[in-house]
Amino acid sequence: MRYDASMRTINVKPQEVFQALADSTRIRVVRLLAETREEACLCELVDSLLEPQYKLSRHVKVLRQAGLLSAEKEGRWVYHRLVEGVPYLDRLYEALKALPDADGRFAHDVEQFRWRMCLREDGRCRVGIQTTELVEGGE
Amino acid sequence: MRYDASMRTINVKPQEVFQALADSTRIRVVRLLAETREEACLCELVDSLLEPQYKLSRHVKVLRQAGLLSAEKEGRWVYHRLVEGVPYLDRLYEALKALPDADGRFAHDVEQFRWRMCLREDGRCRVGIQTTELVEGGE
DNA sequence: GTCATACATGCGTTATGATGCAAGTATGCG
DNA sequence: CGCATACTTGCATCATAACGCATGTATGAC
Repeated sequence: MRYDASMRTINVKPQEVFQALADSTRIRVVRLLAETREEACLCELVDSLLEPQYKLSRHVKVLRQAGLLSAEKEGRWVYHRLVEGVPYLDRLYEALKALPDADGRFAHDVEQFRWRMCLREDGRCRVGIQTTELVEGGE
Repeated sequence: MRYDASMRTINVKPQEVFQALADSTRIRVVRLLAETREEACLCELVDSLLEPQYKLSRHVKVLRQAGLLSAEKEGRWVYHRLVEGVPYLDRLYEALKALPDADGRFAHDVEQFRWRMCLREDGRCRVGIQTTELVEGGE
């Protein structure tokens, strides 16, 4: 089963793409996937960004509808990855990777993600959310 | 007198940049300036995009506060140009130039702008808004 | 000074979107 | 079947922002 948004890319209006990135949480998701060139299931994103699961679920949906992400269901897990090969999207990812990281928050996200990836077996996630308390600093 | 936003660029949050582009009118402005590599005063933008003056004035202000535009006052005219030299901004402009133009609206904006530039004298705008009726199609 | 003009903005209305909570769906295990 | 789990979503609340109208500010011509 595949929720593929790449087919929609041609129908997405430009402002919808930028609107999808007009949120710090969604930027963190796309930036993480652009930097690591990985796919990630929702619980991995939760443990990486330390944000509530329902929140990330909705943000990922917005990114999918904007044509930025595609999602593939695999058992109970849903893997999300960047839609690649679309010229203006690929350039957007380059812009994201060139963003400054003044507070080191993005570096922390990547670090959390790398750690979380160690829990995979045969390259697949076999566990759920590991973080119980979501310690959050303000925006 | 110079309203320069390039100094602010380092303090602008990433989501503020994308939020600034999360509007079709503002995308048209930045895209026009990115494509033509020109500077433009407000009345030239009005005649190019065929949008109300107060509307473009506010949108340009948003773009300035987001660090995308700088503005220089020259008599009664205010010239706006892209802030260049910032890595992630330059990549954003590349993404904008790679955007599809399904309805040809952007091509029309550029055409209007080229025509409007012919009214300049010595490279400077010497007239005001030329368009009396703002015929607009829906979004 | 008066007047025209290029641009900016305060205000009220309306629309959109982010969030938390709680409930719902779907898959796998025994 | 029941149960746990990975993920989704309906609803209410709250904040933000786009818009049109009208007015205000600043500069230049006379």
